[in-house]
Amino acid sequence: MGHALNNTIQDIYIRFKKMQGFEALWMPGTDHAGIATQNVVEKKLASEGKNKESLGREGFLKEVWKWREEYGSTIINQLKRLGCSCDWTKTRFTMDKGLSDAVLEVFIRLYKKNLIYRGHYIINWCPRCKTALSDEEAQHRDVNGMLYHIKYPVEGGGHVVVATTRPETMLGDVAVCVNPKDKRYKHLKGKTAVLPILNRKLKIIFDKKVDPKFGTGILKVTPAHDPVDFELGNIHKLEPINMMNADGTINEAGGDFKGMDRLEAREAIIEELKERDLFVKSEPHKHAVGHCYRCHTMVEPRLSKQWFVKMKSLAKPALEAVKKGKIKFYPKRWTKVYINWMENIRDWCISRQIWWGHRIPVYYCRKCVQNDKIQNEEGIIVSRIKPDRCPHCGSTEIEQDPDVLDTWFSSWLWPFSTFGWPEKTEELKYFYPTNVLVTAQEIIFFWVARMIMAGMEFMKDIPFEDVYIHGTVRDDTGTKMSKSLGNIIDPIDVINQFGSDALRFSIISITAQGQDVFLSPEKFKVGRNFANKLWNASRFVMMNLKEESIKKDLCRAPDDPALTLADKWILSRFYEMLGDFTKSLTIYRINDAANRIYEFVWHEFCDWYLEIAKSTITQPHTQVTLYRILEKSLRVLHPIMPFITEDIWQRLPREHDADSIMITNLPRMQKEFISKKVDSEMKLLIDVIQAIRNLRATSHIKHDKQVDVFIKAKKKNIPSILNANITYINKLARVGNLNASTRMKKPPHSAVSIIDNMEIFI
RNA sequence: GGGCGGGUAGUUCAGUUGGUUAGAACGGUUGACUUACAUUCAACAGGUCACAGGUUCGAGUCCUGUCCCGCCCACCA
Repeated sequence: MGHALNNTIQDIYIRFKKMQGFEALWMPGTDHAGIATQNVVEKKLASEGKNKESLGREGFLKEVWKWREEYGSTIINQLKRLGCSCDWTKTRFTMDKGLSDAVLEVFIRLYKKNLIYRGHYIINWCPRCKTALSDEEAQHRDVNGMLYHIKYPVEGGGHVVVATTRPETMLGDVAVCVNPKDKRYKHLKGKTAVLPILNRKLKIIFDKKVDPKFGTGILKVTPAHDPVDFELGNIHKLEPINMMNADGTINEAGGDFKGMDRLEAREAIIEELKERDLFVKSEPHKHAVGHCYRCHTMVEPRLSKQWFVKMKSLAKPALEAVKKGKIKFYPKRWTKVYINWMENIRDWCISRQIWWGHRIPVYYCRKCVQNDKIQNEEGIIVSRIKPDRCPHCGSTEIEQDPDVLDTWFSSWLWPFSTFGWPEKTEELKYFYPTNVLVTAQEIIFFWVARMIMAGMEFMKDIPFEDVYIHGTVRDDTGTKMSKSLGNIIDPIDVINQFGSDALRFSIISITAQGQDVFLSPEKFKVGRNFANKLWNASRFVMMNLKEESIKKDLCRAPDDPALTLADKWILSRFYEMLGDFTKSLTIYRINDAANRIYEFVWHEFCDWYLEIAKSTITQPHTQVTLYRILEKSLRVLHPIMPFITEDIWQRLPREHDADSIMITNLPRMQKEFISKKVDSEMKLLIDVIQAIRNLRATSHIKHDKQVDVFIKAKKKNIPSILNANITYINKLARVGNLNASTRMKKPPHSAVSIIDNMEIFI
């Protein structure tokens, strides 16, 4: 449903801009969603009793492509069902040849600029997906964990107590650390602690990174499984010990715990510590733990050799572009979020240990790479194609890096790679930079920020001017909709039940700018009922329309003596609405635009004008006005409800050359129709009619009984306005005789209602 | 720890730069098959705008503080 909201917004703008005469291009496309897709295909294989290892890399990729052909069109089909007016001939996919070439080009350029490097660092590791993740892909959630206090014996007698949330990582401990200023532990200087169970000797080191106030003030140091510990390890020259396999099980470093899952090992270790009387206590401790954004498994910080992009220099121009206002966020508040992130940006881990994606264009010479330790870049060959020989030693034993790139490493090039970059194509010249990016807040870091960086780096220009951030779609309890939680509302189901237009209108009308959307199936009735109303109103107009009587030109209409007050009023209201509608869309207040035309069509056109029109339906002025207002309203509404407006429009008498409402223009603004005087006179009538209806209802007068009404007005012009339009009052309020004047006594046995400037008696 | 969003009718929310009587939808009550529409029409009831101060002729709106709810970011193990 998030996609439905997103795509509806995009389609509204594309249609709106097209109808304003612009050449608006909506290029549809999809990314290859590396980890997610690989997971799905692996699951599918598992259900067939196969696995990717037995198929081999090539065989597996064949399966993924097959899957993609079968199911990959789902998103595109949804777009079509929604009515999205994309240019389908330009559909792109991140694994297309052209886009893949762009990825290679970018990798090589950044590598040559020293902005891509390979390094041994603590990264976020998903034990289920068995791959590294970027910082953004590890989503932190508060977890009610435990802080465990454990005794570590000290050689020569005594012990220290360390505090940890992940006791299982003790299997990788290489030291114990205290703050040098902590007086409690001065005596530990020069001593050695002993790791329980494994009996590994642990150096006791001193570093001010340790907060004496936290826990016991003693930190166990696990350089291979914690970022701070890793730094400590570097500073104090400690050799890290990796105690975990790729799947999160304990490896041979863990002695008897080998083979256990990390969480299983945690329990087992605590048990063992208890038996040895080394367990002090555990206390509840709330802390944020990273979770894989694809499978929600708890990620493990893990020392690993990965490829990174240096971000600082890329971020600089991208930051400037936003600070200088070249790119604007709507709502504005996201600007700060963006700036804050960009100013604190960290290097981007781009290698993934999966098979589905763009394979890293790096080759290693086996001879130069000894013992898996690469010295001084020798043995690393970055190349578009596999080189025959190593340029250093001439060896032919060359193999490609097995990893693929982060999916976002292709997505961030989208605004220009889709137009054929690095070729200087006509399309690229014509359409870049683009105007607007519509997306959700969770995508700002993943995609928006990176697209801006890539645009500035490779195109030397912004990729888009406006970034519209819409809210998150939640269910009616406020929980984010997601497949894994099973609380999604499938847009296709809604379309089948209520129709595309109903879906589009409903979701737009309840989405205030940038606010989250709380959805329940009930809410789609708004749009359905509106479509129904519009349909019936149109049916009524068409039933009564005589084609020859609508040919009249309305251009000189503001002064046309044939037009009645009601005619002038609905025209005035229409153009006022048109102005508001256009303005709201321009400033990305889409729900205002939707609700404005809803209000106009339902409560002004249908409730009042149509009712009034019934009594003069055959007269030319009514015929023309009915037709014009309906036809123009359809065009205004078309960007939001393309299907029903097209259908009705096709049935109406034609006055345009266009074969479809899609290629007509929005009604031209004609301010001369907007009249305060007309509006206020009509409002007077409406107020009177409502007051009379109110009196009738509260006096329990049968609805079909005619009543006589007396009105005492405080202003001289009121009686004449009322008398001039007495037929409206007679019909809409079921009034027999109406007597209005500035002087009047309260008639006997009457009920009274007092409104602005008059008293009404019946 | 830092930041952001929100607290307005029974419910879900609008309320743009301060300006008459704070709006809508849904729900509720009452009445109506009024010749486009019961997926409808008419009418009614419902609010100390979280709380406390302040600025102002005037505050739902601006300022300060407090209390709740939600979200994001962050290497206190």
